[in-house]
Amino acid sequence: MTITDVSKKYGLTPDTLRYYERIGLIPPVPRTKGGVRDYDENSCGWVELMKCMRSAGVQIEALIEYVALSRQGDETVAERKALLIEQRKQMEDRMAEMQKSLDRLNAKIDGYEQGLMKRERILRDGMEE
Amino acid sequence: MTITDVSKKYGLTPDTLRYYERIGLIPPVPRTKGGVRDYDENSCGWVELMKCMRSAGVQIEALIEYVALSRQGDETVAERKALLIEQRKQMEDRMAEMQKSLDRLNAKIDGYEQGLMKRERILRDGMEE
DNA sequence: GCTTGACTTGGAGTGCGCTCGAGGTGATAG
DNA sequence: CTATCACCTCGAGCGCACTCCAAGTCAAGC
Repeated sequence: MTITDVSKKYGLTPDTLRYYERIGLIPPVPRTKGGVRDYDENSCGWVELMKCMRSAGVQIEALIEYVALSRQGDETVAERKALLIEQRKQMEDRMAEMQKSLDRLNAKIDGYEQGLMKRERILRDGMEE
Repeated sequence: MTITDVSKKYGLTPDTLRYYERIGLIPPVPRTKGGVRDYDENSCGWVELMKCMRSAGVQIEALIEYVALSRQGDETVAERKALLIEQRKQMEDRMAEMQKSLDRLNAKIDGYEQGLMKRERILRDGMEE
């Protein structure tokens, strides 16, 4: 698979794919004799994983570290697991935060639904709470 | 309340508070005769709302628009409500995405828990899936 | 009256995560 | 054989959301 194929498959630009490889967010991709990237299933798996983690807000730094550990082999299994658990915690925290914001947003929309925002005082001085 | 008080209250730096006001993310804050910001309850409400929405990933652009509409008065109520509903949709989408990523992360951690990652093949060629 | 210190502004600088451009190479079509 | 075209690298540039800095002002304490 060429870089263009992969970029279409996962919705990332070729530039982004090259960038990810350059910084070690994915391991080196196999090349043809001519030096052209030839993504195999393994490389695609890494791309997909990173797209998924990035879209959830996981910091690139943590992911680079994870890849580096993976490439070091067996003895880093425990470390990798700990890293994933730490990231899970952070992800859960972010989701809890978002849920609070969503509740808040829903309450605000309810306000509009019930016409509470029509009270003159609220509009005149811009008070929203 | 001074800008420092407010910054402590909400965990935003004074610079960020000034920045928010400058770009219209919050309406102009009342000033003392000397020109020093003197946050009232209303201003604090805006700060808190924006902190909440920003932390949930709502784009600054949308929030600036919301503030601008609010400052225009009654006739923008419907528009503001539509804006909030659109943002809610986007927030829900982001949360659904995150949930998928979290599920994926959990599956990966389970893999480590069950020692699946010890299979030589997986480690040798870096395959993670 | 003078010092101190928190505030003010406008503008420049920073870090992250891409994104683009220049200049070059290799494989296929005509 | 040449042209085209997708790929390559390296390095610079960009947009967002702050963050910092320089230079100035005001208000309270000595």
